[in-house]
Amino acid sequence: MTKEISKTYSPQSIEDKWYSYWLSNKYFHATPDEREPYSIVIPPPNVTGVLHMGHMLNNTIQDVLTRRARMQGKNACWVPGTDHASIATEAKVVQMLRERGIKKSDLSREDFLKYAWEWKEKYGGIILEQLKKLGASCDWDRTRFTMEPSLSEAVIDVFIDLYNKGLIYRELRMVNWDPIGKTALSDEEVIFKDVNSKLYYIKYNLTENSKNEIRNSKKDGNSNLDIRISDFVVIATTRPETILADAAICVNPNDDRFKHLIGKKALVPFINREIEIIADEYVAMDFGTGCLKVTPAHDKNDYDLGKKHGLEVIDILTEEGFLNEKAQDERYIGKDRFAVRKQITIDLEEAGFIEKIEEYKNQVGTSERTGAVIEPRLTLQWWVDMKKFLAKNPQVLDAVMNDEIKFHPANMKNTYKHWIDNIKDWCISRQLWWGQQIPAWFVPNGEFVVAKTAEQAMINFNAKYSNFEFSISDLKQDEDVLDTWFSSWLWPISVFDGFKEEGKEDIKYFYPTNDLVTAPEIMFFWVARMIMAGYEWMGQKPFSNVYYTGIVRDKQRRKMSKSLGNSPDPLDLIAQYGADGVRMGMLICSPAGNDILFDESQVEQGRNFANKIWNAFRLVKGLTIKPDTDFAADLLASNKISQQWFEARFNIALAEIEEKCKDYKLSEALMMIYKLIWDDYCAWYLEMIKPVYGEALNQSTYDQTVVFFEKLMLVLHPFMPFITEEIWQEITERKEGGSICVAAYPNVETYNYKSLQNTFETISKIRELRNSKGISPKEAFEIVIKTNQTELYEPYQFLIKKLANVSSIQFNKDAPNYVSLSVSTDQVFVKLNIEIDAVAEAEKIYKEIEYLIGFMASVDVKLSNEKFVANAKPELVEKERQKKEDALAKIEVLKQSLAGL
RNA sequence: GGAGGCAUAGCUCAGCUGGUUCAGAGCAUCUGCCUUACAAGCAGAGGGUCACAGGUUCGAAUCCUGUUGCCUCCACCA
Repeated sequence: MTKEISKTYSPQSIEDKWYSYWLSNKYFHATPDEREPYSIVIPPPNVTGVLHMGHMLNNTIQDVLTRRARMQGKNACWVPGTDHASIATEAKVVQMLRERGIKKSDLSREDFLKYAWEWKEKYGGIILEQLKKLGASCDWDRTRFTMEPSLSEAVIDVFIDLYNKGLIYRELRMVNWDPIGKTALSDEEVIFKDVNSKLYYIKYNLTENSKNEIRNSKKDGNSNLDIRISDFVVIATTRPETILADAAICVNPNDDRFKHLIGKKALVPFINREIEIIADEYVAMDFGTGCLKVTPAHDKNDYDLGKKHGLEVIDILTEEGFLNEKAQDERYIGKDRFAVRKQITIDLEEAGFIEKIEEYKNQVGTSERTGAVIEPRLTLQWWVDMKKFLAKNPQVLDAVMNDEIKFHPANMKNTYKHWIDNIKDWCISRQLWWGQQIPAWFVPNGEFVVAKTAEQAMINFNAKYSNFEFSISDLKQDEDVLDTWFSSWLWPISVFDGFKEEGKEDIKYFYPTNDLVTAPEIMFFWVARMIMAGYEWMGQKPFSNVYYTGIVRDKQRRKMSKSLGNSPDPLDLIAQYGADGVRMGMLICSPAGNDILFDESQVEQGRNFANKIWNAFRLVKGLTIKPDTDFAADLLASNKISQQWFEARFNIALAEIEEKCKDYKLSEALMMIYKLIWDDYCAWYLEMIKPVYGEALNQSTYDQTVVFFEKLMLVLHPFMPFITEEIWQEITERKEGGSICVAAYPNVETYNYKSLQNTFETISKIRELRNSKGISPKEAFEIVIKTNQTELYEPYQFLIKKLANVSSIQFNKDAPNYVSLSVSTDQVFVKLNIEIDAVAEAEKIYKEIEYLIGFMASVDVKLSNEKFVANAKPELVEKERQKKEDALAKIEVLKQSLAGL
């Protein structure tokens, strides 16, 4: 009867088999029906991306949630897909072309896009294929792509809609410019990094006129302070190359040191442009020299200052961050800004313009995607008016604050609120080609309309201008594309075709989705904006729960990244430990919102767990079964007791597991399942019912054991889908097909719990004794139990005998020369065949009595404290009294055994 | 500069509205075992002034205040 089953679990052979089985049976495919819907939309990974550990964590969590919902009878739908990731993908395509010797600038838009699509077709599916390896139960028939025609159409429609509602405008403003990507970025796409830089103190000579004026006023006694007359002013800057774009110098009007300079003129070094010294309270008197150089073209604050004071904007940089001819100085024109910074420093120093250079720590904005240092740049861009948008949709904030949309962990609400309260307009245009082209149409005189097609644009133009003179061939569509997030924010709607006129069944049924699992760093990019889009176009929230995962870090708390080389390849891990092992390794220590410190030993633990389950399966499968009628009544009764115990344990644990899952505490739930299977089922239950070697097990116990096993597999399945499917199929001997992934999840049932606490403790204590005395497990003991609660032991004697190798148990008898063990409030005496040291035994008992006396004293302190008795809950006081009684009883038993020695 | 969070065993974390399921779990460590399911295992053991200092209370890991250290987000004075 014993089947040949491999001694260790080998996931490799099993995982592919079951995954294709699931797919071919369409278990993950969902269409609307009468069941309660459950839906998740995947945070679409970049189309050219490769699976990393962050994805693993994220998608494992989504899969657990989805599989649980599916088993709980809901119509579960997890929609997968990818994001066109305009800047990231375009950068990769440009890079690929460069390697092939092709420059983007040599290509037409059409040709470039052809290459980009080719690239997408080639690499676009990789990450989704990798997710399958992980076991992700996505509805692959619903796979979407943010740039597929229908989703792009939705994006364009939404743009037009917003424009018509007056929520989108076009304006010349200072934006974050990425000189590598050669595009504008939104504020969210800029990452500030600490850098060690330098603060350069540069002298600007005053003009001769100004010098004279100052001298004269000094002579006339008009100067109100005794200041040294200098022929120059000193400014402090971290960017000396931008002096060539200076439009003014600014001081604080309250700064007595510089009052005499206001209105005077200084000369920009080298190019000798005359700039005025102006006054504004914006300037901090205690920073640098108190004199600020104003460069409106290359600094946001300077731009605002320049606007206020009517200063000229002198843009000396190209879109790639090179100096242009406006820089005037031949030495620097055509060179990179950083190269110029170095060179001009040397030149200034040589020419005597540098007063000093200090080490300085500051933060520099970089592009999230290309890593380029951001350049503030004045350009014409498209914007979404966020203040107006939010005024129209107050639920965007309210729904989160009143938990209609629940954040896990909840403290993320604060961050969300702060961002919403301080929201700035969203720059949505990008100077890229890969993406949805902005549906604005221009005519040669610069006028434009927003329209879906050129034909529609003509109609709009004619409506707008009575004497519109251009023809359709004169129209030129805006060159720019939209920010990727301008399509992602529609994701929960667009994947269900919510913007289409036809086919509303899906969106009606699956929207709003239930859970969103994502990283906290894209709360603003994505989560917040999806909420906005949800209310604007669906009039409803997009999801009910947002689970923020942590960042996956290594043991040294460093973020896992390719560049650091500290991130294992997820697929290698899966190949080595199995997908189930990796999933467990990821989840076992990843509380919501906290970073997870990933270590391969956790994956090893996962693999070991799978192996443990596998071997429990081998045991159960290998049992010889005989009908109940072949067994003695007392053995059947004993097995019944074991079953009852486990049944109770299972239901208690299941209730707790469900509690944890409800709170999204998945790692805690998994830990409970782990202990339930390993400790309760394997270490205790299976040992309890396991027949002695060579004997058979009775049928009814076997059946129940299989039922338990099946239930355990059901509960574990969302976490470890592959091994549970394999075992479920085998153990339940399913011949007709079916799958655990659509099997019904167990409910908590009523149970009859009888505590085996004392029995288990007795067993452990005897084992410990054996261990400490170095006695073989094969040597059986005779024991005597002294207790006034024999009912706690008597029915379970068979367990003590079996699991602690005890040959006989007697109650409340004299036990001379036995070793005494303390079990709860009772004493267990064990007869050893070796000489026992009576003195040492007595000492042990003395110590125990001593401890109990001390313990009682502490209880007495409480009980004699009037305030305690008066204020504490009555049951608590009762508990304390009970403690005292127990201790007293125990002391009595100990005294007796002392006398017996 | 603003906001939030964290500090409990060697490591990672549980400990809800203050009171024996209050000092816990898993891993790691140590000891003894290849005991016919499993050495990817079995049976045990050790290990913590609950960051520090005050306060509230009959009673504090838990509540309050302060200190120190760390993390995250936001803002960005050149």
